[in-house]
Amino acid sequence: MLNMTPDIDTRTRILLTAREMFHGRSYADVGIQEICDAAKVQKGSFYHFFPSKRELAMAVIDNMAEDWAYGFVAEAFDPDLPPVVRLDYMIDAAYYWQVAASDMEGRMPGCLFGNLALEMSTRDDVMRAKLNAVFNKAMDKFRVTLDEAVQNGTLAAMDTEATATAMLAYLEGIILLAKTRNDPKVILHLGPAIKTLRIELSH
Amino acid sequence: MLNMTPDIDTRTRILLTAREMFHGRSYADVGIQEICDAAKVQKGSFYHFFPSKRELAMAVIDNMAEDWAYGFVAEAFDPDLPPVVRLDYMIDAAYYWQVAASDMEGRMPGCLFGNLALEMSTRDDVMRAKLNAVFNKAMDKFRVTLDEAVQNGTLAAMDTEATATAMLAYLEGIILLAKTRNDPKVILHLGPAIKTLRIELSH
DNA sequence: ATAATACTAGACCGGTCGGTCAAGTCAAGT
DNA sequence: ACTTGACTTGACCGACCGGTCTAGTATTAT
Repeated sequence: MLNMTPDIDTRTRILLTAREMFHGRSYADVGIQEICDAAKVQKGSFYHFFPSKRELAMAVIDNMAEDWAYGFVAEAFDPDLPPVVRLDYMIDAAYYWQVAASDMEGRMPGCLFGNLALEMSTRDDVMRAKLNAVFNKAMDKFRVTLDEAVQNGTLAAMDTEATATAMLAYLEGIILLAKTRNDPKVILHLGPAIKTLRIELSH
Repeated sequence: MLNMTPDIDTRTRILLTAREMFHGRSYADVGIQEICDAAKVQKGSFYHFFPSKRELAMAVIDNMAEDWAYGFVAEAFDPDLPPVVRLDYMIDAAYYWQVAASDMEGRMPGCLFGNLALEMSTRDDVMRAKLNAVFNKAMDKFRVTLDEAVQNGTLAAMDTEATATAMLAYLEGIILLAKTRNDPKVILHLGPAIKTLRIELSH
């Protein structure tokens, strides 16, 4: 469906094609030739825009992180929504995203960041740090939400930073398990329990 | 340290070497030649014992699952311990395991099953199912523990199966995040919150 | 002693990997 | 008209991939 719109510029076409393929498979499993074929681009053009496969992956992470932050994450964490409702929205968004991706590829791709984090963390420290930064930004969305909930009395005081991190870990864990079962419904089933997570303030 | 003990039989040496390398890096990133070199074994010997790299990975999963079930998982889920204490033991065990592995390799390897699940699930359905079975066994340890805690009144009635699955997902999520931060302490920091997870019985 | 079997040795295979490069095409700037 | 520089083309590179194969060496059974 990407090569159906050849009017978008070459660099973007490479980027989005690679993103889709890295997401659906893995970094190591997808070759540059394969990306070029799918994006209807020649090898030389590829290396005109990206110095290496690694740099392409970095760009893919940035690109996806942006789409993520301004896409469904921004919607789920809508400041106009009551804080705890945002958590439910986040779970729902994750679910529908995976369902959509499953319908296209036939298999659950999981979370691109989680996938890459596990694949690359022990091999590339810079990429690991980059993925960690993405996670930290996501964690912050949770933290702000929790802070608000504590402020307005919906939730009792707690260590919001730690709890936010725990919630992110739980979300990633759910997606990991759902991918292993190849069943997005796991997200719907386990997701709501994210609200039960709590880490008290240490003193 | 494996090639220091060349008296163990060749097959086992290949298996354990591969396990260590798959765990510390990834399936795709580790080549057979590399495994043979590390295990001080020739290619021909390798293919005498294992028909393919894929079958080796399958054997590695079985081997690790066994060590896991009869190793620290069995200790953590000691039936003589009070149910909720077992959860704390499990977190501790995961932490110390990762610390030990980090000290050896310099980087957190994470959970072999989680790593492989994310890397292989979209590529090999049989391996995915195998990893899923390992997760299901682990989940069952949690479930039994929760059932006991409910039975003796320590915990209020709940959907123990769903909650057990949620706990496993949380554990995997924590390890994923810790690996991304390359900091095992994340496990200690977030781990105890596993006890706050709850999924009510639906009716 | 001999035959059969289990295992080891390592050269070799086609294919693919990430990456390079020389030779272009083409549109804009002067 | 001509130059410049962005972009494209596709052949090509050495390295390495998983896997095969033949020749050999131990070990064991007879």
